[in-house]
Amino acid sequence: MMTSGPFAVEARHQNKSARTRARLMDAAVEVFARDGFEAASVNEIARMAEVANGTFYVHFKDKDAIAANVAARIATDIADQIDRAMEGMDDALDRFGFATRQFIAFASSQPQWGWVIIRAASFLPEMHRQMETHMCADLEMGCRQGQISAEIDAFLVDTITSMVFAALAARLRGDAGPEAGSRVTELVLNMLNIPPQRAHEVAWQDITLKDLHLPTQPKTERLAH
Amino acid sequence: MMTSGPFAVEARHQNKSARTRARLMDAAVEVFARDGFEAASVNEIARMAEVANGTFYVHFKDKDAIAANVAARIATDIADQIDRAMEGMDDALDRFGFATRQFIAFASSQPQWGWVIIRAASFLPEMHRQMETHMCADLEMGCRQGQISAEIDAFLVDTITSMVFAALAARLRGDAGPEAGSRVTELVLNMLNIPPQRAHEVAWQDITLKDLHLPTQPKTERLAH
DNA sequence: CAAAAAAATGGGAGTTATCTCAATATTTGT
DNA sequence: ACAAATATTGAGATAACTCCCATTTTTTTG
Repeated sequence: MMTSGPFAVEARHQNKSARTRARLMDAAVEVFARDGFEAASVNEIARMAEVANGTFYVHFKDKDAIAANVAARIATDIADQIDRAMEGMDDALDRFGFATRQFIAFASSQPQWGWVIIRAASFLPEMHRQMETHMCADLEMGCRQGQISAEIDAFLVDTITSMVFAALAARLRGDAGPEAGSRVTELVLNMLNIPPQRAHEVAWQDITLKDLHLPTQPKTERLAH
Repeated sequence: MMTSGPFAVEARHQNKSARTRARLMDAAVEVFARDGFEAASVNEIARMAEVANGTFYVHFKDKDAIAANVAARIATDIADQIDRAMEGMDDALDRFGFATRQFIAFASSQPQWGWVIIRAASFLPEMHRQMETHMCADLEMGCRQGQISAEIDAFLVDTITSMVFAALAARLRGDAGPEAGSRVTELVLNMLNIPPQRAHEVAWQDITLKDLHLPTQPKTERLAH
């Protein structure tokens, strides 16, 4: 008996090549989350995916290739879904608060994805930057709307990102409860000199966190060899 | 010709064992800073220290042992010196601002130490925690002095630490200039709802950054073999 | 200065990794 | 059902690493 990860479930009805590739990606998530990118080995990923080690190289050039692939998939998956969930929202601060809270809620409900995101921060700076750019949009909208007086530059965006990531890490370690998203949102808004009352309202208002799509299916039987 | 690191210079007049140990620690700093803790190998450290690989094991049990040693030395060295430099200061916010700015200035003037600190954040959480505890003292003093109204808890301290570390990382990468310390200080104080005017004053006031003691001496001749 | 103590050496056994490739198994198209 | 196309396999060449330890070199001491 073995569990199928999200990628494998998604590829269920594609051809064998795609299915094996997906198994490898799920295994990679598991290993990266557990051991970190540097400590992870191709051998271990193949073992976890229950394929021969040579099979790995049919699908990916090396560890970096699969890491980049996995990280990109996770990042765009989450970003797209958050974007879609916010489609109606106009207020920049509401958007920022929603995105932050939804991001932390989702990444901590899928701890393996969450850990990959945290670990990717140092190993795959591109992913980090992608999330920054994404967040930038709402903050700059806040400037145009006159709600944010601070100037949004790279340093500020970097600081905010590191706060959000720190909150996610605390949540994943178990050091913070489900309120982590709201707390960090309020702190960021305070930092930007939003009136405390408004910051508190944005950060703690009831929102319906969407159940982000993650096509996990329970189990799949499989005979050993 | 080879350069002697800070530890080697400090151990200059001790016995051979201590000197070799110090060489290994300097080499370890160099390798950890360049490659990260996980990617670093005992072989590479020994090679960098110009000693046989077996010599390493005379002085340290394994890579983790030297890493813990180096990190502890760096952390206490910096913390002690900042403490000493602040001996006269009474105002909690001034103390916080000074410590933060001095920390970033020093760690970025010694980039190898700076990188070790950054990388140690994930590999040696103890070091991270040590710095948090240290900072806590000033923040709680700020509460008692009535300057900080927010409640200081683990989540808040963790957030502040991650902001300071992010600023240091940006400085080390070259993405931020010498103003990084002041900027992050002001952001933290804003986050704590200190009146913006006061926050700005604390963060940007002229201070004489002490030249923290780092007994680096330029070079030492040495014949090959 | 010679003997004893301390430190350093480097070869080697054992482990784990990466990546390739000829052989084998599976899937697909007709 | 059969051949061609695709995909998987696992042994093996190569390399790097960890840690040990018998030997050699250096330092200390009487």
